[in-house]
Amino acid sequence: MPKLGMEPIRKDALVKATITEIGRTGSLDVTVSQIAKRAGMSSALAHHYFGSKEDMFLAAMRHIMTIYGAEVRGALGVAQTPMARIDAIVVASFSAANFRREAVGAWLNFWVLAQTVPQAKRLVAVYQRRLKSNLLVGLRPLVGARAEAIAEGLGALIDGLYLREVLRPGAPDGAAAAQMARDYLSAHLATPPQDHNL
Amino acid sequence: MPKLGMEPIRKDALVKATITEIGRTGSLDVTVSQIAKRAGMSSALAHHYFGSKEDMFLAAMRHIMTIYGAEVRGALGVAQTPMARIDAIVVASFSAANFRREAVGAWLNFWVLAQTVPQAKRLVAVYQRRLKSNLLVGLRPLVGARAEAIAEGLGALIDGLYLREVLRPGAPDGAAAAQMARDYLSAHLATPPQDHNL
DNA sequence: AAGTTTATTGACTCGTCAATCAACAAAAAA
DNA sequence: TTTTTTGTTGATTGACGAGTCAATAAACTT
Repeated sequence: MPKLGMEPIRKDALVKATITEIGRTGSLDVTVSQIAKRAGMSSALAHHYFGSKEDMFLAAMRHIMTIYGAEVRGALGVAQTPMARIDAIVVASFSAANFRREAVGAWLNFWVLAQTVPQAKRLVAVYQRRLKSNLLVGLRPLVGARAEAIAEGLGALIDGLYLREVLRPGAPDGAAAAQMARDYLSAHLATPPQDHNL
Repeated sequence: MPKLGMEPIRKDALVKATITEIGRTGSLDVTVSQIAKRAGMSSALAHHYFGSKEDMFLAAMRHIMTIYGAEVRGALGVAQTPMARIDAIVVASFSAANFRREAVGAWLNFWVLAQTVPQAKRLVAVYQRRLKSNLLVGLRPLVGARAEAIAEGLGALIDGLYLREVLRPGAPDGAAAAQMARDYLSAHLATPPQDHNL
């Protein structure tokens, strides 16, 4: 039965199965056997292709971020104006895909993982930098030097809104979250630079 | 040795030990034995006072939120103006206490727990409602009807900023986060109500 | 004093799980 | 065709862990 060139196929299946299982259980408390079974192979084979469970988690994390990155890139591709670019990122961040059980489980659990696994923390940092950099491209033509601070804030707001929607009882409302992010932006666009006073 | 009236003392010790251990490991992957040992008793006694590990987690969650609530209440107590009230909440949210390993571990992991344990989700909802309601008291005198939306946004921003600081490589900067939240507010205060357009 | 409630633990049950290994099969290289 | 590389799994190891239970002891009740 051994067809050659199985490695990428098996790894891919394992990554997807890992994400599915994390979404199913809502935690990192998934066994290699569960993952392997869902991916249609023995747990021994999973260990053969990935050295350890942690490696599987990291690969899954990379995969989730790749998906998200692709979604953003796709949306940016059709955006013509700076404003449209920003909106594209916002909309992509609150797409239905990101509210699927698996995606939610992945993000929340990867944040937890980042606390203790340096590699995971680095991946989170990559995501944050990329988000900020994407926002900056759209913001700089609009607000110049203030872009830096606004990108930082908007990035945080996007994460915060995502978290709220995810934890809110009932179904998440991506559109409402997106609108909230837009409001943040318009408020900052309408405001001239000012001193910080209470 | 059995002195009576041990229950509250033991429970308290267990709750604190639970939080400590979650902070230490950065995950909910802590054993009852670890917790019990840190609290200075046998694991059997821990099971005696709390029915299960999940009960310990929920009690720990309540405790964390109680602490945070007290901190906010304390800060609100000395605030005289609406603006000061909002600022008090912001400052309290980014206090050094909230960036301690244990607090960070607690919050992140409780978000994960909320995905699967309804009781945990309810506790998170309580926190979100209370934060919003506290913000509303300060916001209404300032912006009237717009208070609702701004409170929602500011609440999300606070969570998002917290998350960013926590996941950022290097030490978190609570002051910077607080300033970012203030900027959000001043932008909204300076902006008149407007239509939603891109 | 006898009985009850509260405190406490060591030992145990029953289960799980990550990781390893020996062994087998098929394709490719020599 | 022998050898090596790649794919694959069942069985096993070695360890750990949640929750139960019986037993012991001090305090409080009647």
